[in-house]
Amino acid sequence: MLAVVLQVRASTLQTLLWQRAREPFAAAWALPGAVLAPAETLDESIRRHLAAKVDVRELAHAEQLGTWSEPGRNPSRWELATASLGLVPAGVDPELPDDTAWHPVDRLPSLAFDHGAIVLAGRERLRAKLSYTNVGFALAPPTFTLPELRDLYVAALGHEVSATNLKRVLLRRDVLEPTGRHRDSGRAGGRPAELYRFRATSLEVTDPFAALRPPT
Amino acid sequence: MLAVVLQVRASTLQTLLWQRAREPFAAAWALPGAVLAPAETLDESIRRHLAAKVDVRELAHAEQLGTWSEPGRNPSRWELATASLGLVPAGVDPELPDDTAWHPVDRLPSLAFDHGAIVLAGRERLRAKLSYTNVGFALAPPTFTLPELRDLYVAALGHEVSATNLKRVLLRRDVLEPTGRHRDSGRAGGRPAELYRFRATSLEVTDPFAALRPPT
DNA sequence: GCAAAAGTGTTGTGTCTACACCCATGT
DNA sequence: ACATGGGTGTAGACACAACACTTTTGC
Repeated sequence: MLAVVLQVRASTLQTLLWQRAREPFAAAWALPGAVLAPAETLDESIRRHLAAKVDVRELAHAEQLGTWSEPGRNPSRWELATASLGLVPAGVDPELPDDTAWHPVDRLPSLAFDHGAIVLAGRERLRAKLSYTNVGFALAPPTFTLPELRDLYVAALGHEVSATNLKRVLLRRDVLEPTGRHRDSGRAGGRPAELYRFRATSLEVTDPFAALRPPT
Repeated sequence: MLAVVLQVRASTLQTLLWQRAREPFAAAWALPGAVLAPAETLDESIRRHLAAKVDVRELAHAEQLGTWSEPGRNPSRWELATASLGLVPAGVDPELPDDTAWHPVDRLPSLAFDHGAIVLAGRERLRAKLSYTNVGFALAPPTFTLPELRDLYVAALGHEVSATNLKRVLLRRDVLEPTGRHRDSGRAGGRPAELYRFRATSLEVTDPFAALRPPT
């Protein structure tokens, strides 16, 4: 049981890593993980483990990522790992134990085991779902302006996103709704931005695949 | 380790099931499965198991489906199962042991454990991938006419598909290529159909998600 | 007034569906 | 000839991206 926990921090997509104390891979960074307790669901396990040891209670969304089974993945013994992807909204800053820290996903150190590949799989899953679901809710704070949301998408997707078009896509799909309130403009002036929120706080597919859909 | 093996047979999407001899769920139908051998990959395991016991050597595609971890899924003892999805091209008709048979996915008997839900997850995965990848290659024989391919898509997707539009979608994406040969028209006459084949025989994403893509 | 920041209007392009029409064969 | 099955042409509906333009604020 491994957890890829992602959050946008300082305009960068980061993941939670833990520095190993023992061999194999002593002192290397690794994903947080646990052995599954008896009679426990994978989803329960990730939430229990993260809440207890890492004090991240704020997982806005979690889903299963996959199971890694390469025989050589652990040099000590044959071991499978099922990884979950967890998302923490921007702005939350949980207190972490000394051996645990956030690391930018696009400048990872060399990780223990096959954890590097697992983190990248998590990022790819997030990127794909940003474009056809409402997962954005799990990266964003409760309310936000469109430029703020745009910055979160830029950090997660790794390329420019136009606030204009992002707004239109998410409104057309009924993913966002305006709160009616505004954020005051800063020292530099500028028009006050409207505040939005996500309509739903659980995963919904908002853009079912376009091709070969059932006839009307 | 469980395997959801799907094939279009008699214009119907069917899955391979095995009738249990022992408790729990004696005499109930269940997915073929095996305990993972040491130092074995999940993908190797499904292929080894199916080749040895069920004589299905013709898996054109296999991928991981997910891991089921509900504590109550097996009444006897706590047990996880990782399921794979395997696809067999139409036309292949492997010889099966007496306790094994194909069953239409939309008229399944009541299955052992949570296997019913797992089969449906496999079907959903197939349906989704038919619309944005070239997975069709794993359902179709080496060459085929467009009406034949259309019938395979209809069976897998569960709704009408127009051969006209199917052709255009798959040609635009460079998934199909004409062989230059034709199939003779039947007794009833009619224009001879062109024979096509898939360009690739491994999974490719041919229609990356349309929204929020990187600027040119 | 002017710069800065946010938001709107408009146009163009690509992809898909629907449907009318045309083509090649057997009887 | 004509029924039958297969293939093509064309037009409409959307969704998205790009970019020019307008609005609202601070100084």
